[in-house]
Amino acid sequence: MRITKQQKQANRERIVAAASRLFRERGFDGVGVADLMASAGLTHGGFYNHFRSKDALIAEACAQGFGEVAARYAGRDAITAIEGYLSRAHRDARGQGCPLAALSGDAAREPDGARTAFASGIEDLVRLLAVGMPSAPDDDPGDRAAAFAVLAQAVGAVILSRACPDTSRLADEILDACRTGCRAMIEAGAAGRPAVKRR
Amino acid sequence: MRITKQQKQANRERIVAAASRLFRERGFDGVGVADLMASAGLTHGGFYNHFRSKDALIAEACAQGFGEVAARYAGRDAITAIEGYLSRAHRDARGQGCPLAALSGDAAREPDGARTAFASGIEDLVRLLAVGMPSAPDDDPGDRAAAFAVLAQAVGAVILSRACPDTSRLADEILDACRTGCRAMIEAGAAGRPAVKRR
DNA sequence: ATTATCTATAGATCTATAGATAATGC
DNA sequence: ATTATCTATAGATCTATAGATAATGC
Repeated sequence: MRITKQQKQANRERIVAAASRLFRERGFDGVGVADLMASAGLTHGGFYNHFRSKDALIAEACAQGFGEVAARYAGRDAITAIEGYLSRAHRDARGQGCPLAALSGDAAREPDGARTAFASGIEDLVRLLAVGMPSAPDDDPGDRAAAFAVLAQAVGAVILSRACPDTSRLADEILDACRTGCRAMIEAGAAGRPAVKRR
Repeated sequence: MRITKQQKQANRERIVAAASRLFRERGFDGVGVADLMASAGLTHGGFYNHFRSKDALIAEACAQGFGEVAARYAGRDAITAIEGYLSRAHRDARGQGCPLAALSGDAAREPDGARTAFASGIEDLVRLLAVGMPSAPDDDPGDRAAAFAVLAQAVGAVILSRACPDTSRLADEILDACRTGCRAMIEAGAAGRPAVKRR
């Protein structure tokens, strides 16, 4: 039952999309090749016509997840971006959320393919965040360092909030405290430089 | 080959100690019951004389890991604590390091036993950090919120740094930027309150 | 007699491959 | 003829349990 080249390409994309979501929801080890293929409407044997191995798909699914998230936050100023990132909605939608918050812990135990994708994702998001920072007129080079600090706090907050029991007060308290903390850092700059409005 | 009660207790402790280290190194799914028992010098069938299930051990091993780490940081002021937390040594010693950085991502997918242990661990560490903050003389209630912000940034920084390829420049850059960022937050307070020396 | 350990195994997974099938693309 | 899919399966896992063994604790 051979299909058209177009159909094959569409199948491949469905596999990556399913992987991107399921990995974020259940972790790399929590989803089998058979699960993925079933979720894409295929049987598991066909997987290896599209990918050399599960590891190869992992790298690709991560890259795609970072692309989605970068597109979502592109053009937002840092305050607005952080508002969304530290929302309960983001915390509770693992499958659509940032791969940094959903999979960084897993990625640390993966081979280099996935970790290279993560390094690119971190670079992309930190650049977006730095661009959205309220700099002094002559683009502050400290913005990149400040962006790392804000990104780490935001990622850490979502991860810690998700690690708490589902309805716990603590889970929300973490998000709220870090929303305030990130906002203060964005306004003041990580180095304690006084807040200056952009442009 | 029955053994003394003392010996049984010692065996149980060796299992928890092995689990606490191996889980942090490889994740909950990356270590089998047989691995754990072999690492404690026992055969895997004996496991169920000590624990009702692997999940029960997971909760106990996490609690023990948090105990270790809390003991390590107890009494340090916030700046010194963060200095150690964001060191390359901590990043590169997953098995002995903070469970929040090593296992929070995994914990989010575990049943409530593990997540309750994580909530307690977060509470303990945030309290330690708040006590170590340079408050105004009449203990600032904002310290708890600031401590969440600092903890989230520190945890996020170690997690992101570990997700990068092993020798990457980016991995070190994240630690360095967040060391500066955390220091600034500790000195200024998360709400932007001016720095005041303790006592 | 009780019980902590061991050996052995049941019953589910899991990744990856082999061979058959059938429609596209030459 | 090529190739994307399917079915089936090999070979490793994995958690948990059953039954045998042997030393403690009564």
